[in-house]
Amino acid sequence: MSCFSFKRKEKIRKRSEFITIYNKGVKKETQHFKIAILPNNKQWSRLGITVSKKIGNAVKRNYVKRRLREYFRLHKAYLSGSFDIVITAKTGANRLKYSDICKEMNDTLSPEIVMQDNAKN
RNA sequence: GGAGCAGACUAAAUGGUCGCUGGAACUUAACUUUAAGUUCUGGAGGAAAGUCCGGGCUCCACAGGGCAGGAUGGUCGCUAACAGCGACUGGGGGUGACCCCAAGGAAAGUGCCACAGAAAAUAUACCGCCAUGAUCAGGCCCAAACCUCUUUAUGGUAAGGGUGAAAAGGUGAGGUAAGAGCUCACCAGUAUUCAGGGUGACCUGAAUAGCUUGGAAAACCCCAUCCGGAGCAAGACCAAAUAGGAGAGCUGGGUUGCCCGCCUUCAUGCUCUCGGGUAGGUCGCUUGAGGCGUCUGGCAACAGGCGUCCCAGCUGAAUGACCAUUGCCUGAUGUUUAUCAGGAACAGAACCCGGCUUAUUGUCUGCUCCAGCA
RNA sequence: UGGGGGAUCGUAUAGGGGCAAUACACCAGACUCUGGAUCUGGAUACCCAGGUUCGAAUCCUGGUCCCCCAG
Repeated sequence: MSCFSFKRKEKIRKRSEFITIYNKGVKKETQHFKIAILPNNKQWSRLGITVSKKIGNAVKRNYVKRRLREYFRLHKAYLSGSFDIVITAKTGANRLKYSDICKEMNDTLSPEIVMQDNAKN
């Protein structure tokens, strides 16, 4: 398996899993996103994305979701372990450029910060 | 050059790196349908949207009768069907190209027409006009009669009345006490009959009639035609953990708003049997009123024949992200070139089709009107 | 995705072809030493665009937004 792929099993698909990650995970907030992280006991990390109707129509919502998935696909190898990550987009996220998304996510999801958060827990 | 009308097409292209997903073939594991990999091949729209109509498909009884309810409304045709489309008729708008029309019935019935106005529809006549009777006053010297005038009763009369969105056919002549389609001429309109044309809506012409009938049916309603209900979260199958019930028959009950008719799923009671079912998964799920080309019939919508092709199938929901080059548009420098900056709309399949409506980028073709020049 | 309902002053509701009503809130005045209560007066609305009609909040058509149900 290539290290840049994104298969179906790496996707969070059930509403109950979303709720447990919201309730038990470590929550962070940036200018355009809310992020919840919870360590899991699988061999791989998983990603779930929530984009509400406030962002815009279906084209804009899909655009945000595709680019967040692309970021996760290219950067998940840097994570120091296996985590369930849920990203919620806030208003204005559809007007960001891809480089701005990378900058915001790197500030919050870099390995050192994630390690520190887990050490606290 | 400007303003506009109609129709058609389009929805930037190419390459690189990294990915997602359907199908086919092969390989390797487990082992009989799963996982991983390789190769080939396919992967959003003209509106996929709104869910406004119509069908297919599935289940309810292959779906039946009546009432209620709903839809449609010029004619002929097309279609699986339609509130759609095509051609034509009638009406309306525009100088014109052309566009728009829920376009049956108000002499079947019920109701409505605020305010204003005499009156808003069976003209029960308020003012006015006219006739007759009574009465007050005056005129001729007096009375009666007669004339003028005041008030009033009875009757006739729709010519006139600042209103109103809308006023009871219009103009002229005759006629009358005063008037009136009361009569006549012309004009407008309605109905019936006849002749001609057209499949038909209807058109053209002639005669006769009563002379005339307000608006509104997107008020109720009447007439004609059509409609059973729910919707792929329909429906079918496999089936953990947990909990103890679950199914069949009879009674009861249920079924679209109601009745008939029909049926035996839920609840209750009795009898018999041992499997039922949630999460989850699989199927339904993409070969179809299909696309493209060509020929024939038809004014056209469309239909038929032949050839050829297989062209998305997701489910917290794939169909992409980034980079480079070229092309397009806008602005600035500039005024052939060129450089820099910015932009590229509306918008994402969710069972599938036929339409309608709404949003929206660019181009082309044909036509109309206006202005200028030759 | 499918089905159903609604939109009227700042708020909650009436009105279903002819001047848009009521309650609370707001503003001004009166009463009071002042405030509250009370009384009087006022301002502020028919979601948007077409059509039918003499006339539309109401009837019809299209759109926008919100709510509910089914998982």
